[in-house]
Amino acid sequence: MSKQGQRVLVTLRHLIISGELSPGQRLAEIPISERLGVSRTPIRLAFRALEHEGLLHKAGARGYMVRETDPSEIANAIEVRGVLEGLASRLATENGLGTETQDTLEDCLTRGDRLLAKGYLIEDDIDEYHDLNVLFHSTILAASGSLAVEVALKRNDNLPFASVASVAIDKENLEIEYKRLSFAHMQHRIIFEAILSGQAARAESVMREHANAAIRYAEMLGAKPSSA
Amino acid sequence: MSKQGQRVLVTLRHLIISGELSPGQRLAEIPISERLGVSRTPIRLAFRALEHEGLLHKAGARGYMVRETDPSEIANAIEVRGVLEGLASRLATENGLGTETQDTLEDCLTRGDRLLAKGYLIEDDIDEYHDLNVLFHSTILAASGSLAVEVALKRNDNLPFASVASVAIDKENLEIEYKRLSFAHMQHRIIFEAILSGQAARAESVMREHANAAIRYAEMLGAKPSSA
DNA sequence: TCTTGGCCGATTGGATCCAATTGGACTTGA
DNA sequence: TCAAGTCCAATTGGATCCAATCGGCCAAGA
Repeated sequence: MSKQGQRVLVTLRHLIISGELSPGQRLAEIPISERLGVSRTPIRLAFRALEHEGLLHKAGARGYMVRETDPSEIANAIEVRGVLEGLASRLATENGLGTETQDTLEDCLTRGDRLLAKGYLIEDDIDEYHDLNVLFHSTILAASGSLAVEVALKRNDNLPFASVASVAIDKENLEIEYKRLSFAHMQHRIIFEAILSGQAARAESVMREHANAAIRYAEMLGAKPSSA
Repeated sequence: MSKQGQRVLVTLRHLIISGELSPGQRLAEIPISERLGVSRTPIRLAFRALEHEGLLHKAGARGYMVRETDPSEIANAIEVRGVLEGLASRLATENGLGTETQDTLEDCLTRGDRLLAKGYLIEDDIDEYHDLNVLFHSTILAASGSLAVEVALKRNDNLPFASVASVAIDKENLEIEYKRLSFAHMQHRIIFEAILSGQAARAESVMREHANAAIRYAEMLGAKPSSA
């Protein structure tokens, strides 16, 4: 895809996720194209793409609406992510890890150890953890070698709390975040060990539970979730 | 989406799945638009959509390629179906069934009983079973109340393998089909009973295993799989 | 003969134009 | 005053036009 088309897509995605385009709001092609200073063509393509991502849906016969995220649907999406990533972990276990994959995962674990070793978190640590978290999960997905899992998971990537990218739950309360990430990191360790030692069922079930790391654990630990 | 755009998308999907456009083949917009008798615009949209569905992927900087499908992806797609429908069964159990849903499922079971009671199958029975099978599964999916599961399953169905449609594997050998459908039907019974009596884990695991009914059981029973 | 550079054709992305469809508003009649 | 039918404006889908870019081919020089 071209640079401009990519820019339009990224911008719209941001406008939706940030809430600047409010849920339920109807989007017409012409106003948006004027707002972004392009013609209708890249907007039409972006709307279709965002529909596939689940951020927009058709508003009757004419136009698109920004998806309103029902909290119960977020819970469902988290369940879906759990079973799919669990399956990916099992498949990865059955396939075995290549040495490169293994190195990448070990590196993620080491970086996590370093972050948590000091006994507390600073704000930058959240971003660092976010990066290694995304890398850890995408590496396992790749190791599963399953296009089917990948395609099924892709739709969750932009949903608040249901995507791997939803790490930061409550940046205000770094103490709670420390507890939560420590636990999530321990799950990463277990998953890695299970995959390495061929314990497919264990890898699957821990990864499935791990999908709750983002929001439920935060609530259990007393954080007040804010979606950004 | 419009009628024509829809037609183009369906046609291309069919051309890819049927293998008429061979895996690895590069697709340019102009030849395809001429072949289907439309302009480039709907083709461009369809290419993007098919990329999201996993049927096409970008061929370098220019154009798209038909995805080449590893046979192991069929097994993966079945696994994905298993975990997703299993999840749907668990959610349905947790939500409980409405009386109407319960009636529909019972009706499916009764129809299946009738088909199998005579101890053998005739060719029309296959279609009848196919219909009730689709109804049974879609009813449970609806009862799960999870849009996320529904969307993920729909994507799985569009992959070039393993949709529910491939239930009828070997119409030639009705004896093997009788065994296969008898077993699958028994699984339906168990799933229904588990959901009714609130045994969520049981419903989930039996449904997950049941995903193998389409292909593996047929192979185990000695049918020769026909790829259609 | 092999490599490198430039040119030309092919193909895609973006803009604009045209047609078709829909939704709403206005009018008219009961 | 309300309902129904018709007409108009707005918006979307499809086609075509233009520009930018990529790749391949050919020639020239080392």
